[in-house]
Amino acid sequence: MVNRAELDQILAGLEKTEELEGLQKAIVSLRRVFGIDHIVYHWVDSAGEQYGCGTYPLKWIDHYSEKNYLRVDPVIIGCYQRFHPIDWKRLDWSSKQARQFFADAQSFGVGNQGYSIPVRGPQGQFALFTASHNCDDATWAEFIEQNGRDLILIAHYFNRKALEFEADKKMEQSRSLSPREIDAMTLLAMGYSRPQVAHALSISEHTLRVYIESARFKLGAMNTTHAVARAIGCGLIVV
Amino acid sequence: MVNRAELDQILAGLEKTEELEGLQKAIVSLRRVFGIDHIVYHWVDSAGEQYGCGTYPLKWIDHYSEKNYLRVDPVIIGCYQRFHPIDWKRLDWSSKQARQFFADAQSFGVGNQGYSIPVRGPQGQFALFTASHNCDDATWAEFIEQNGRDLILIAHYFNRKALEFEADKKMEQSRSLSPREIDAMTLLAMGYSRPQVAHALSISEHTLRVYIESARFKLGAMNTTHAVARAIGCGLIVV
DNA sequence: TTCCAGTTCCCCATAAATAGCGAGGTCCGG
DNA sequence: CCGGACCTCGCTATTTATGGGGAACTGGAA
Repeated sequence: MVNRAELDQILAGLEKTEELEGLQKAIVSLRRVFGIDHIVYHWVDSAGEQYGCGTYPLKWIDHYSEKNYLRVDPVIIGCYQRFHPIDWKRLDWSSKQARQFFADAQSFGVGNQGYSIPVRGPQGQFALFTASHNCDDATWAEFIEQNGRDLILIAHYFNRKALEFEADKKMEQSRSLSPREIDAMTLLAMGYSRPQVAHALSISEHTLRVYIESARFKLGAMNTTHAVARAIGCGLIVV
Repeated sequence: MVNRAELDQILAGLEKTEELEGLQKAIVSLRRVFGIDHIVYHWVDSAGEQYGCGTYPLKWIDHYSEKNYLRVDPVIIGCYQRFHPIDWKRLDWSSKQARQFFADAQSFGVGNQGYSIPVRGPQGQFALFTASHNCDDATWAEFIEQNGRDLILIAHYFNRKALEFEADKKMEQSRSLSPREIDAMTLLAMGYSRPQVAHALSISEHTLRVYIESARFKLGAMNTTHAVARAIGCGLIVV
């Protein structure tokens, strides 16, 4: 059974920390409190940069990136399209690559059981909070039943902190577009051509061009496609 | 003080429900358990469709959409760029439009205090879970201090259920792109022109064109911009 | 009141993307 | 072993987007 007071204390400490190392420390403490083999938090930001902390063996992490397992790992693939936390057993391990990957992971000491919680940030950041352990199915099911809710909350707190650190790095973003520029970008993202967009907005094609160029300039984009991609990435328009 | 047993029972009921009405019922119960004026859950999916349930007066909801307040509401604007839950007091109410909006909301019986939790789905869905009440700052601060964590968890459960219903409606999506197609889309989203992408991938411009057209076809897109927008929206590429 | 950001309009030239045709290779699973 | 999905290359013509100039009206902020 988990010591709730200690858990609260760890979360409080996590909330107060000012450095990235605080995440790693919290993970080590959490592993002890929950009494499991591994806890990992890993995220990818809108620029494709990655950050991870956790208790997986360094050799496994190196091996993982070396083999480019990011494209094979059913945990990543499965969670990327999903919202709810998921037990590893419910993922798709049918392909040969996936089974080989799992066997490889086992040999590096990753648990045979796992529970991964996807978390998403406002700019398309994607993070995964994973608890992993070596035990039988029944024991693991009971562990998740007992602690699933806490793990969701912890994943949320981790992500909040990680995004806080990221925000420090890039504040220059988030310049907004004018209403007309948003209209234009939105319609372009919906697949309309310039003449169609101009007609839809009841303005001349030239005026539309001014908006597109203005938006491109504001977003620091090279062309329309880039501008739309950035607008979506920044949450300025809804796809 | 909140009755935890009752809260757990409501969440369990929410998890089991098979209909959208289950969300509305849960909200009514939650409002009673927490003893506050309003609870609202509102989401927008990747196609721009909206769904909402909650306890705001219908007249306010009509008034809101009639006045097109979605573009003015500081709660929406603020939460869309944020990850962590936020107290309405900490939002930006400096503009005249915002203050006018707030006054208007008050006149319709919306609470003067509020706490909104943004939640995001895998395909760019954005939801907001809001608790609102009429009381002084200190009382509200204590309420949030007491129940903030539970509210986060509840928001998570609501979103999980809402996405479940949405998934039923559109399973046809999520066809994947080939590795080369992903490379091409990714570089295009990064602002490279076709010649640049072709050079970066060390392939001929023609071959690149085949990928782009293939991706466009798979995504049902009208042009490159549309395809990139969809690829991002579907989480097939990372911006 | 002045000034700036936003909205709106026009022409012309060039660069880029799209559309049409076809063709040969690998690699995987039924 | 064969079909299908994937990767690779070529040609030409048309449509579309982008860039370079300039100009006027609006409304809210300093």
